Amino acid sequence: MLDKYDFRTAEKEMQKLWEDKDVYRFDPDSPNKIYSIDTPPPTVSGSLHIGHIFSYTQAEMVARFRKFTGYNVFYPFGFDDNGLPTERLVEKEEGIKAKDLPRDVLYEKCMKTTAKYVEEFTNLWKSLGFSVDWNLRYETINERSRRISQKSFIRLAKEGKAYVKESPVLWCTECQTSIAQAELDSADIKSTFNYIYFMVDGEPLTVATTRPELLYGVVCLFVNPEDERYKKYVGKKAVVPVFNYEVPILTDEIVSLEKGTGVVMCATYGDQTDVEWCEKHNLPYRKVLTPEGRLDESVPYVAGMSVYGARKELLRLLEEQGLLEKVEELVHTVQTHERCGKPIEILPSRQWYIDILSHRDLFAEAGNKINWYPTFMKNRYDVWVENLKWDWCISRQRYFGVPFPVWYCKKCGKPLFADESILPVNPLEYTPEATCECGCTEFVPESSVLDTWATSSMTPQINAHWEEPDGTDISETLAPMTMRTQAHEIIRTWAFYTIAKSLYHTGEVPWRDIMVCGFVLAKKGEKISKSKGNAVKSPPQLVEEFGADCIRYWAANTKLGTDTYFSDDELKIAKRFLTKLWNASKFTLTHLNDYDKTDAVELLPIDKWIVERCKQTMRRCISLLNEYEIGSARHEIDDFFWKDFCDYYVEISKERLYQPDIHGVEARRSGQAAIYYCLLNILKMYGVFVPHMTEYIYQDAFAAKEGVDCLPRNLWSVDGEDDEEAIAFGECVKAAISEVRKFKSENNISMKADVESMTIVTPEKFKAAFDQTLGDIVACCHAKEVKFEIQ
RNA sequence: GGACGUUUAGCUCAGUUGGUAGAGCACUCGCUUGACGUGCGAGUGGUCAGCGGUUCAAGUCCGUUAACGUCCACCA
Repeated sequence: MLDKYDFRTAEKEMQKLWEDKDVYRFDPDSPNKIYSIDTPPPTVSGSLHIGHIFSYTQAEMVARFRKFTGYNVFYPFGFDDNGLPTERLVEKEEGIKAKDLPRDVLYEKCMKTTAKYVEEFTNLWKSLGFSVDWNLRYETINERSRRISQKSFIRLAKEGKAYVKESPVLWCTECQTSIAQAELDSADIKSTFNYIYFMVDGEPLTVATTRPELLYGVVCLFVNPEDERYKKYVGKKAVVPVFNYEVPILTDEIVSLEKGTGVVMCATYGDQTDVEWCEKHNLPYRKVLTPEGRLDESVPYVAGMSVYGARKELLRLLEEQGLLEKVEELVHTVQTHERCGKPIEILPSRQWYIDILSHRDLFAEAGNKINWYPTFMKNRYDVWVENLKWDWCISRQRYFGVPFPVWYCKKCGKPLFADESILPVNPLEYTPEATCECGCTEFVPESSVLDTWATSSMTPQINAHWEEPDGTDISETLAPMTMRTQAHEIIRTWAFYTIAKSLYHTGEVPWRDIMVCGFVLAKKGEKISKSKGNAVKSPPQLVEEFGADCIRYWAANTKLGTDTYFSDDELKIAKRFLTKLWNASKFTLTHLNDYDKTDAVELLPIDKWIVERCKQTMRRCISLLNEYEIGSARHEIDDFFWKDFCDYYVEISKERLYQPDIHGVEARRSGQAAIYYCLLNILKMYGVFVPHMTEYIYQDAFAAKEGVDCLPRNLWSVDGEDDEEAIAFGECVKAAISEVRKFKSENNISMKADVESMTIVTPEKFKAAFDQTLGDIVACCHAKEVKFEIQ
């Protein structure tokens, strides 16, 4: 018998129950249709906040819903622990620099740190009652992930889709590694637009630049071929100020007539345009910057200086030599590295790439083959594909990651790929026995590691144990996965890369649906972040204080894809709901002690109404959840439960349930059948959102009677169509009761007070049903007399 | 600069195929109703951002303007 509900003990008990019964285990041999979920392995970054709960909980509810409707749910959980984010976390936590440590020491530290956070994350998800099959857990640094990631690389390289090339690459001088376009951020910074003189035939030609420190890298000047002002200079030589060497003056259509003076200097490399120009016009490379972000030793006057120091010094020199016309202040946007926020540079270096630019059409087409929820999120994918400018640079000059399974011939430099049978392999610790085509038998290992996205983009294959040597491959049953869930910020990375890899390896898209969640903001336009100090209580604190069901109920109050805010008020609503569910269940169950569901009963019209409304709610709920509309589904149930079931039906049927002596045993039994059906199905439906309390009540009152040991195994079942007639009759009864309530309220009298007489206006077709409901109405309204008026 | 999204009650938001504007919170008034006062009942409150169009009929469709948000681009 239900008494008091203590979520702190009950939630733990229910979690243990599910675990003991192994309820969420994926059964590869089950005949049921598979519903497989590719859920994001969170970056083990140490900052766990309400946003994680929000998006992961929404996905979890979808998993639960599918489980409840009979699917064989494949719901794994991964952790993205390799790569730069982990290294940076360890550097920060321990106050060290990764490059100063021996690799094995760093590796140990990273493994230790990730293990700590993986445990913390896992505990949180468990405390929220996630229906994850923890047997399917993976980490992107584990052996299988490394093997699959390396295999992917080798195959792409052999097919010519991955290549190594010495060329300009986006470079972070802070993290000292190459990065990919997808890892770029941007920031508005204050700077100066500097107008400086290049001398042409002894006459000054003014060039405006924001980067005077790159003067020594200038390889030519460009003007627009249509620019009348400068036609006479084309083909001549200009003298680079301060450094006094000559460069040609060339033309290019993309030079703007309005910007600066219309003359632009091309330096190696100020930006993407410089790179394009150098390729197009076959210009030489002049080294100016080092990978550390300092001026190269070969640069006169400013060698060894930082970018900003050199800029200052060169402006001073220009000024001193009378070569600086003017300086304008400006704010402009610079590209930064998303992980550290430092402006990026473009430096030539030898890197591995995956060719994505030549298959843009393929990716755009793939976007159309996937169902996007909400649909407008596809736009972000399309825009990203359209704007791709660089092939995907996948090599990182870092340490804690999946190594490149490749060596280079010491003599001719030709790459030697590891045989798939020895994967995963660390080339630094393994000496290949092979002979290069050139006859050489000595090889130099690649020391870079793979971009962390190169591995996490393989999650569908990692989950499927893609061609794993131990024979556990389930790609046949799993590909394509049913659904991918993720937040919108990583569409350009995780979603895009996963699609690209899947197309390259299988020719198919990786999943059928993609569900894109929104963010939790601290307030309008402000992301939650530790640095801003606007983070609310930590997720574990919130669970401890309010309980998992309470937080989950809050997380379900949303339209898919839209951002939301967090507030205590919202949690209060959730808390109140749980109290209501508890009390309603408690009341209902007091009338079911002697109820046997195998007894055949003919439902009275009003009982039929509530049962039909319950079925209708379930049908609507299924249809909404099929579309990933969690919020609307919850509101649909709320509406039925709180209004129709509690406020109307319970009040209507109460008297009959309490007084079988007066109203008859049969009439009571009909009511019992209705409340049994409704409460059970209310629990089933709310089981998606608040699994703990619903299971607790189910265990107390239903498990034995139903002969099904727990709620997740008591599947939803609703046949047929809505019974419009039965529902319309209920609406008619509600209207009659509502009028009486209104009358009493307007006259400030108690609902318990008698009314002398009431008249029900009804269409003829409901007259008979009303006759059967008369006792209920009389009791509920405390009416002494009921008259009818047929419409 | 381009794209996408948002704009509905004081606040947070629902409004499916065009057919008389909805919920929760807040507010007002009332009710010790044999589960729940964390409740129940009844109310107050909206030119659906502006303008123009299509239609018998527009919150809903089309065009346009504005504000806000986001993504992308610009970065000489």
